[in-house]
Amino acid sequence: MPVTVIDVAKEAGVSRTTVSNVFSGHGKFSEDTRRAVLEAAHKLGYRPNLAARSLITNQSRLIGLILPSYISPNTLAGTPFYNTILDSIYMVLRDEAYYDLLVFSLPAQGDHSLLGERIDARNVDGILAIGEHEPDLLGYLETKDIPVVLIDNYSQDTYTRFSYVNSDDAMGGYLAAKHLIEKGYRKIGLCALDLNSSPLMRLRQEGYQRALEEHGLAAYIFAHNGSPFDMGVRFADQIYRQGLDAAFCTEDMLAVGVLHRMLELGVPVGKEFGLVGFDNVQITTQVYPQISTIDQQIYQKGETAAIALLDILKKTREPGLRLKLPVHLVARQTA
Amino acid sequence: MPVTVIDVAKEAGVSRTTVSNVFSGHGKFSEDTRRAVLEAAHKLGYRPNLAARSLITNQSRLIGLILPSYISPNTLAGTPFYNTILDSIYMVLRDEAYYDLLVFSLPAQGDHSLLGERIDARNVDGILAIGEHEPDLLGYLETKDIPVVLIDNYSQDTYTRFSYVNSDDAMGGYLAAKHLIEKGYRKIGLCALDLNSSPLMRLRQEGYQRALEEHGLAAYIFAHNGSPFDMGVRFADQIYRQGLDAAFCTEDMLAVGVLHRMLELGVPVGKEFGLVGFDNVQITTQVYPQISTIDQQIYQKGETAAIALLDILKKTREPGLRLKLPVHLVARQTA
DNA sequence: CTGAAAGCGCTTACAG
DNA sequence: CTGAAAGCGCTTACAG
Repeated sequence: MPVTVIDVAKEAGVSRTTVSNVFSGHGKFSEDTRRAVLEAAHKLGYRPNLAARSLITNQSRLIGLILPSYISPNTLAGTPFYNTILDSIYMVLRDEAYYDLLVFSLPAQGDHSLLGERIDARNVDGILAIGEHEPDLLGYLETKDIPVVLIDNYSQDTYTRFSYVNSDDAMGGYLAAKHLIEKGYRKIGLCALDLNSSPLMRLRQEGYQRALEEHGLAAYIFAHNGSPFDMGVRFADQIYRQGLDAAFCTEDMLAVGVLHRMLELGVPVGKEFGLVGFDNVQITTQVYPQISTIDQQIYQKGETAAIALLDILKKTREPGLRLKLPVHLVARQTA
Repeated sequence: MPVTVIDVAKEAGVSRTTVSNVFSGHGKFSEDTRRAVLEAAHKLGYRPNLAARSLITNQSRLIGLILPSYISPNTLAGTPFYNTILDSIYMVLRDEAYYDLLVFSLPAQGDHSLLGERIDARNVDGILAIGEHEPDLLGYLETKDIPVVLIDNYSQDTYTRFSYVNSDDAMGGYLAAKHLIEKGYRKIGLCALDLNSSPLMRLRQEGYQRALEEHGLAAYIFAHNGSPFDMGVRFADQIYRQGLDAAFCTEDMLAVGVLHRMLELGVPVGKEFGLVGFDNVQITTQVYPQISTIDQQIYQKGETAAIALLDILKKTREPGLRLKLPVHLVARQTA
């Protein structure tokens, strides 16, 4: 039998209303009463039951996290981007110390109404989502009136009520290509994954193309789906065969793959061959030579999103935010 | 107003007991009744409220995840080990499709009774914990009667009721050092973090020392606390100055740091200098040259732990498991 | 199979 | 400030 408000009330010699008031901070009570209640609670080892509270307040103090719909084994581990985002969200929540993170576990290719069910069933107070998602799911989310904050999602023209945190992806692509051009490279390939399905990757590509056009240079597109590092290795082979002198990769792990293969082929990356990635994940400074890349401040991105959600929850900020974080080039050893 | 069992019962023309029975699978009811209930539920958009259910069944269908107590910004992102573990846990839960993962958000240096409070408050059905934890917390966990499965924790002699999933760390250290010796290296340094606070690291060290002793070689210990990659870089400088010809790093990110710095110093790693890591995280195959390491099958480890917890929850397996996963050497380019 | 009833632990008006 | 009462949405005996 767990200790309940009734037990605490009895022990402290007050009503259970008072106990409830002390714990929630509502209503009025004297300092003496407060102390007596807290003491009794401590003595008995009282722990408020959040499920019971949730039932009546209709709040769960839970933030639901939705990972990209195409998540599969190895997505988390294979793309350091997610780790950093998770890290930042965890830190913000930790300091807020009142919302726990709920990671929905949903069957692989299940229909997306399942997620909707779980969101309702768990009664989460807000949603944090990363990446692109099925229109079904987003449409459903729109009918609920909990705040939704999306990271790296480009549906902002469709859903006005959601909040969006994005980076200036087009600018990033532009800066990357421009940097390579300024370094003297002329045959600059683009390496990308999911170019058809990801608006974000498309924007990075557009930036690249704009820079090339400004300088009258031809574009070389290498696009395919697959795991980032492995595809980077494969793209490198193609780039090498075609005699290009530089590559812009729309995500860092692709660049790590390209670098790996180029070194294996004996190509002096950073001299004869220029390479720029995108994201600025930690590994870019850990490989040798260090990879030049577009810093999109991943940690701040997650932080910004989590703080935005918390603010909306606290009603200190209106929903429907459109936040676009700046990017900048970090020139290191590969270009 | 949410749709409740009462509404569904009315719509389906049955009692709410029957509705409840259909959803929980308990009790008896005809196929026709079942269909009628499900149809009514679907029509009204009924979603069972888990908080209400939890209140009465005393089950939450929530698995609590406890990260290492020393977690800080960058721990997740800085140590790819966690990503893979998380990935595997997520996958197991996803296929089970009924337990969600709860990540507690706890204030930085808060006293650990807080975690206990949250565990009670959320009423999690089971706990998955990674790494070492304060005796306070473990002692508290022992008083609860929910299953606890620990990964990479060496308190198995103190707590009989917990289940443990570990790797053969001592063997790993032994295999790593032995491999370097067989390759002809003689002055083999050990690079480690947290040697004082982590039994796991100590075991890896012991294995290393045993191998050296067997061959009458001297040990060189480099131990310090800090972020793995950065410390690897610093250790490399010391190793270089002292003229050692090989290093065994008790975790891969340390080896990545050593490799990075050695390449910078122009040392041909894999020839004049031998290097072996521990963990077999993905990055060891992504850097160039690829790092030889001890594979501890991280993914399987997380999977094993999650499955064990689920089995104990389902009562198909007794708690108090002691699982020790094998390790093996993966020889690549650095030794 | 069904229905009325009790109760999980909590909060919220409301009358004092 | 306090206490009695109602109720959140659900499940679980229990008598039919």
